[in-house]
Amino acid sequence: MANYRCGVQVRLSNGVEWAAHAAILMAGLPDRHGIRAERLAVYLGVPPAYLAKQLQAMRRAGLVESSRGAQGGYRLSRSPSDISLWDITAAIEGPASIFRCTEVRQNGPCGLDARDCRTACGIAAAFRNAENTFRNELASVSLANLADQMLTDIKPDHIKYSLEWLHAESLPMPKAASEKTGD
Amino acid sequence: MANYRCGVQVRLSNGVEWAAHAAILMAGLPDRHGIRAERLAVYLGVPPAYLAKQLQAMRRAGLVESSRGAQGGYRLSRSPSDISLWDITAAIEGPASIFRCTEVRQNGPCGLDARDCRTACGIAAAFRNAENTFRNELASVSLANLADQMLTDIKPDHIKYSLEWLHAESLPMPKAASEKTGD
DNA sequence: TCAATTAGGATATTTATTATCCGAAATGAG
DNA sequence: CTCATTTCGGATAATAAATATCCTAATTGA
Repeated sequence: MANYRCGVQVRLSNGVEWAAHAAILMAGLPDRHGIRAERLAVYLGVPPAYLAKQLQAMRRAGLVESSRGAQGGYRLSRSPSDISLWDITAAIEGPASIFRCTEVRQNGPCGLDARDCRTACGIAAAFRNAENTFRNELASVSLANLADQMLTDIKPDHIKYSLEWLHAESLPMPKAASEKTGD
Repeated sequence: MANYRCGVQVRLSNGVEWAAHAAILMAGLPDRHGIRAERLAVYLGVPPAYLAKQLQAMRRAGLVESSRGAQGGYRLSRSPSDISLWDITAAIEGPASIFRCTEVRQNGPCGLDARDCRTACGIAAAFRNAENTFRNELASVSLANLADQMLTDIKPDHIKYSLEWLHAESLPMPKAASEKTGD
């Protein structure tokens, strides 16, 4: 009892996890092949309409390319070794930082004048620092790294089964809508 | 136009910022002196009832001591150099990690068996890693560091004014309720 | 021309955060 | 002892954000 929780939770949205898994799957497709959004959702067991949101966010960030219409689908727009976990996170979560300084030091009877608050207060600076290390750590992990690790972690026959499923769903994508510039 | 935002925001609650500011203020009180919660809220210009929540969370985490009743109040329970920004963050936000793995790899037609998921998947491991660096960075900043920096950043006459305000509000706290063990 | 598929937004639902309030317990002072 | 004061702990309301679904339009290959 007394299981009170005044403490607040801070989490990333699941969208980041889903987007990362989807990106790793696309890294496993044959060269220049894509896959339908709905098929990715089935493979991952997540709501199709919501995964589509994450795919659109990744497309706006330039991580994936899409083709509409029959035979349309998604594929990575860069090599898996050129896409980091930070790229995915930033695409889904946006550029906002974890800590938001509300300039408390300007409040109250002893509040500072805004002119004296050009430089960040120590608290904000420390959090900015910590966030940079967080970001750099994620930036050092690529989709290629993650795919490699997955191949060593999972049993060979399961890998074979999964790749067969994926490749059977893959679609040739000679050109992508996001790539075309009116030529 | 087209200022859509499908991207999601991730932030810490303001409680962390307020708690940190409150803790720095308490570090500026005379030795063995405390201050009423309501006075802290006035100084910081934040809602008293909500700051009280953060103070209670810090008390449960052992960072501050409180005394009830007339002449009651809060004071730090350790030296400012022994309390880190991570201590504050953990006290307010709780132990939950930023990234939450929902074991997507166990979903769908090619889902792994739970028995094969003893070790964390690469994505979860990478986030755990990044969070560790984030935490360590915050752990390296103490209240004493922050207070020192504040003293160098702020103009001397403003420091004087603020300390006078604080010291006028300070209360002697020979013993703290959280400290007493029934002796 | 038609069927299939993504794009973009509207919108509902659920969850988390922010904020306030009140009774109970504790304490120092008179 | 009694009383005014103040924190404690929880209940609960209000606001904001994340999660999820659906629909119409645009695009494309067959």
